[in-house]
Amino acid sequence: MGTGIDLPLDQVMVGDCLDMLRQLPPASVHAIFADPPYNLQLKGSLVRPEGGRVDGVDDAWDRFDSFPAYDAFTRAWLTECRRVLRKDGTIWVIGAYHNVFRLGTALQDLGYWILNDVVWRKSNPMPNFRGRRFTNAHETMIWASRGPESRYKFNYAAMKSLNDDVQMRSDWLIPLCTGAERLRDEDGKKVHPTQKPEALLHRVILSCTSPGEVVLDPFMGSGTTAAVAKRLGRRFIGIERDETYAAAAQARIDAITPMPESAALSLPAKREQPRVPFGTLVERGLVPAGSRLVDRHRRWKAEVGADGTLRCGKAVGSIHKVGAAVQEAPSCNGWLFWHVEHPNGSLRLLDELRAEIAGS
Amino acid sequence: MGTGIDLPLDQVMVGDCLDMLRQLPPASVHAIFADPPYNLQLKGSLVRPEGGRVDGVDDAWDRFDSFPAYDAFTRAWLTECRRVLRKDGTIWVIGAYHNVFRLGTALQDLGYWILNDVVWRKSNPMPNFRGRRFTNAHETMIWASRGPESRYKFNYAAMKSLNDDVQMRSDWLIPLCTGAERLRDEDGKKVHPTQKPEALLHRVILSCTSPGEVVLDPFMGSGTTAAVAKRLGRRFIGIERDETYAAAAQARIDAITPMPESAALSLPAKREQPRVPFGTLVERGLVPAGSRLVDRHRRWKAEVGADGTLRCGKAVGSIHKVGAAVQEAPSCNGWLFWHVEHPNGSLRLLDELRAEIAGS
DNA sequence: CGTCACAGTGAATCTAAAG
DNA sequence: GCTTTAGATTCACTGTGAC
Repeated sequence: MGTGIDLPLDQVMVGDCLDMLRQLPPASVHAIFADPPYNLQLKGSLVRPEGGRVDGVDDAWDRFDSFPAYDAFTRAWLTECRRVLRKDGTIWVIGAYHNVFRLGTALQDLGYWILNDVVWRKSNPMPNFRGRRFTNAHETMIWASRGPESRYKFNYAAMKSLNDDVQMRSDWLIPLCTGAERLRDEDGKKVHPTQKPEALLHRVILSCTSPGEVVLDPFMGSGTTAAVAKRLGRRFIGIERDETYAAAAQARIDAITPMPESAALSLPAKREQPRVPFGTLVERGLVPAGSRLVDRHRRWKAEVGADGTLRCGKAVGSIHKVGAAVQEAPSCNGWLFWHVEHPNGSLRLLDELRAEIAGS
Repeated sequence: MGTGIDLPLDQVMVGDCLDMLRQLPPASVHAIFADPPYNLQLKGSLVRPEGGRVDGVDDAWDRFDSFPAYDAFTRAWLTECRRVLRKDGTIWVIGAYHNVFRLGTALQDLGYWILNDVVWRKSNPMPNFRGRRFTNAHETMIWASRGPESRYKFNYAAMKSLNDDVQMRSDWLIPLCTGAERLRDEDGKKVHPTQKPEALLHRVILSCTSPGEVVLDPFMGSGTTAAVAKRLGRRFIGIERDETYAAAAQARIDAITPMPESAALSLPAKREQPRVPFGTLVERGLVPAGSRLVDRHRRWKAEVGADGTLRCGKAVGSIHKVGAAVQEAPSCNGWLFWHVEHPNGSLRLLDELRAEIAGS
């Protein structure tokens, strides 16, 4: 990694988010997950139909006097995060309708480039007791790169695998953090009011980091980000102001055993696999020089040159160039266009032949 | 109603949104649905894997010079809308991640009170062709009252009955506007690039208005809001700058017959089939990454990857692919082949685990 | 008339490595 | 930095035409 010299890796920094962020070197973390205070502005307490009181979020850290005050706070920590984020890093920010629009606006104004907004659909949300609104059944995460030209990382194949081999969508159905996963104190009271489910962080961290990379959480709370990062073989930096939360998180993290690296590595995408030039197939006699390639419908035939070029009428060049030329298309992936014709008449795609010799 | 004296009811006002809004009397409409330009900021063109080109939104009306320019425009029309909205009225605003955070921030800054953000989940979105992001499968609507103390209308019972007698949630699954509903010209070209589905407006209008009340759409486009309002026995006011759009909308509206009020409450609720990808079991810790699966006879063991892939010797891939590979069979249903082994030695079929979490 | 194969399409901020 | 080239990449649904 090369930049990790001064990084307090795999630690919880106890202190103010801004103070701690300022101690980190620039361009040093691969990903950030931030679950900032929600600015909920609840008035009075909410009472359930049967009389019980709803244990809502009314902690002091969650109250701001005004939108400008909240915006100033938001811009301050997002500015520091952008400094700390590597050029190719990405940030995730989660919020609900009370604050997420301020977060998104601030991200854009500070130069971040939004890649997706991702909806966490809660399978078991709290109902709306008064029947005055729709059940508030989701929260929104914003995924952004450092800027519009960033070459950010996205583990497309891993996300596709997670979703039964179809593209992962921007709406994720995941249950709330309940049961054994929810941290509770001796009295059975929940340690943190907004503990996020590990399944959510599993998908987030898997989507945009590789094993060994560094994930920063500037509002660590109960430590879900750090716990999942450790389990997935990533490094983490957690920042938490509240000492009770920090201690609970530390104990939780200590109990985690990382999974074997073979499990943490996701299936490499095709574009990350070693390349086999077409000329190699010619050299090895799989596609002999002088033989002919055809497209799927046998509309075009092309002759293979000893140097790995194709010829089809006037078109001469790589399998891609000639494929594009005969179709009069702007571009073409020759591997998926040209076929070898067997004497028995069956066709084999070049891409299949390539797969056979990859790794040999 | 009492305020309708000067209202141009059930008409399309052709002209600039701000000019037309200023002609309307204050506190005169019960609900507003606004689908403003998204400021998509598309650069070059996008080519599909098979070679086709995406017909993107490149209309002049969607181009703004900067975020401040877009914000100024947004604040101007939202200010006029607030003046025109009755005290007990509500507004819906729809957008995507490009603009919706600006919209929400402006709403809050102008004194509106957000009641819900509602996610329109598209059942058939366009995929992400380059595999560089999550499929952009939703848009966001913000529902807000005129201010924090508003006595707004919410037809809770109607929403509940629309949803099989459980509270309507904040995430709605509705298909894109395609097929016969999509307005097309003589050449078969779509009349408007972003026509909204009637099912979406059906739910919106039904949720917050009564028959006879007035719905305003300041960016009417192809007229979906007006068409649904008329069908549901509501009055409408449409504003549209583009004469072609306005004419198409007028023709569409003229062809509508209002439905009897009793019928307004029946909407085929699309049941969701609970499809659970194997990766979900991994994320949720039911089948931990790094653990092993075995077949019924314990002849093969496979390691579970964090991305939901299996590894068994050289075979890597989905539970189905690896199941087929080890058996040297053409195909295999991994759900019925692989088992989790308990510490006590008993086996549980994956399909049983899946059944447990289906729908949660 | 049914079935199947194939083409078309939808608010899209859509590449990465080598030279 | 730049330009050039290789080559990776799609889901759900609708409509049409062949058989």
